[in-house]
Amino acid sequence: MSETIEQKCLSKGVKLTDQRRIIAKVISESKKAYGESDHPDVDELYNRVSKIDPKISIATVYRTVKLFEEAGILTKHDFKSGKARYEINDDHNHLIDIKTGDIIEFVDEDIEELQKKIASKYGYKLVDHKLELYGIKIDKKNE
Amino acid sequence: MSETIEQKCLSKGVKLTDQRRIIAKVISESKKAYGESDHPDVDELYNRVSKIDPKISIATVYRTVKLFEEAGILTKHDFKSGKARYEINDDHNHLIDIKTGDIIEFVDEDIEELQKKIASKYGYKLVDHKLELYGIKIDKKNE
DNA sequence: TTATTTGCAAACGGTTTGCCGATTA
DNA sequence: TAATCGGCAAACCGTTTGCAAATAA
Repeated sequence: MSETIEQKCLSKGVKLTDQRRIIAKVISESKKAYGESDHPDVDELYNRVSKIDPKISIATVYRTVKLFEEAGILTKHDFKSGKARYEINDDHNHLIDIKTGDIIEFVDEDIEELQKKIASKYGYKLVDHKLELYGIKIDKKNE
Repeated sequence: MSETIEQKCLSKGVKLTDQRRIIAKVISESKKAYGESDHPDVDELYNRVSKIDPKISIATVYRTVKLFEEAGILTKHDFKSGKARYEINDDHNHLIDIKTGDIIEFVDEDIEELQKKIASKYGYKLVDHKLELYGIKIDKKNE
């Protein structure tokens, strides 16, 4: 994560406001502060933002994440929950524990390669992809 | 597609009604009648069902596809449209044309293998997976 | 100053549900 | 017959939007 969200906004011409800075900060810190697999949905984002500035409305949070997504700064995920989750644009995939909801991030070069190959086989240039694995923990002794 | 949806209902103890039979029929035929890449959303399903029996309500369509999904007969997809699509449970992936919305189905053994390997690498047994590729057609001469 | 953004509350759209009469096994 | 289902309309819930006041550049 070389560049902050704020820096990306500047370079992409996205105007910064106090609200947007706070939302950007919360998203950036959601990894460090809550661990690797923290994927807050919009509502949870709003809760965290509210603790910093309770006057920010949820409409602003929605507008901001959408804006950041359109600017290519964030990526939207849906998983199997009905609620949207946003995270910093970074090419990784997700392994989701169907029992606990835990989310593990992973990258795999071989899969990336295969995906490109498949797309081109059908005459397409790959521009985006989504890979979600759902699994249950293999128990070692107890669980 | 060896077994019909009706047969699957019987073997899974799902009670059959006229409405469910019609909905099952429409889903089964959505491939043959409309071509390989026909993935009707619930609303479109309802439209087609209505032509056979206009008295069937959309609530019944929703209840039925959900029931079939829970019985493991259908699989739900969301793609990037906000509307749910259901299709017969069959392990394939999707390549979506981001310009036209065309959907191409594909299966790839190598990818399946890799996915299992990755899951087990993290201590998980793979129980489900979702792979969506989004691409644009490579133009050959014109388009 | 001028365009853009925000907060509020109302609207939206896909999906679910409570009620009760109708239908299935 | 006993249990389940289906139709209707209202509720639900995540998300979007119109408006007027506030703010960024």
